[in-house]
Amino acid sequence: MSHPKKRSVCPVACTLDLIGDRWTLIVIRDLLAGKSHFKEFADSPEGIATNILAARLNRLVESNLVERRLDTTKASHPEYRLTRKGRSLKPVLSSIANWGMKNIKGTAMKVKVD
Amino acid sequence: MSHPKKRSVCPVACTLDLIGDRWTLIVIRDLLAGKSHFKEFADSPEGIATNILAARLNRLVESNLVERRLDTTKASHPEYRLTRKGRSLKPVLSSIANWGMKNIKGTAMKVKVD
DNA sequence: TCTTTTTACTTGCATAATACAAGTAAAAAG
DNA sequence: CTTTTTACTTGTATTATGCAAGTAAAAAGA
Repeated sequence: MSHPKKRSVCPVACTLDLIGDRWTLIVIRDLLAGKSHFKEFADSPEGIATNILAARLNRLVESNLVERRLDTTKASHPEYRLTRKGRSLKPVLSSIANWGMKNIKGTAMKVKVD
Repeated sequence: MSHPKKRSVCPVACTLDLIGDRWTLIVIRDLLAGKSHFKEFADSPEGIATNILAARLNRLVESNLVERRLDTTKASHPEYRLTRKGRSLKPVLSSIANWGMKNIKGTAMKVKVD
């Protein structure tokens, strides 16, 4: 089963059960920005711990928002890519980024997500 | 200081430092839906624990997304209301709700937020 | 070929966040 | 008065996160 614990039938609550934590949307932001390897995510300025990163990537793959590709020319360097479902989170990321830029001083976007 | 720990200057990360957890956006959803009292939030189907709810409301007031009104006719029954800044999170909630309705089966919206 | 570096993790442990149950104080209702 | 309701707080168990270190395999360099 993909989503074992559902707090309610509310779409907000259900979505937060998937992405409502401190790190998942940071990883998705990086994926939208074109990053695809473990180290790239780990090197982001927020400094996610590697055990947390591994756990988040596994969860994202399990929930079908991300696919892990092992069939690269370089073996053992899996590539992580957003699925179509994962890419459809772009409006969520955009609205969050826009809110942050307007409401939190000192914020700046380094990469254009769109 | 209102926001002590900032992981980076990224607007996504900074916004998640404020609202990126399991419960904050659920409370904001309820506020957008017109709820204003502690018990109303506690009675939502997700079943937030009362200590967590109290902590979230305090944080939201501290970060100026919500105001606590004690000057009601009924004393000791504070009313919680979104500030203008808090209401400006509506597009974030909408995009999350829309994503959930399209991508998670079994979800349903009970109240129209708009 | 052998050694070093890089990548992608895992493991162990301390700390922080959350969940659950219960209790409390003040106001309102009966 | 007594009971109920509301808005919390407190204590403790469980879970999540953070931090440092270690590991295995591949790639790069001497």
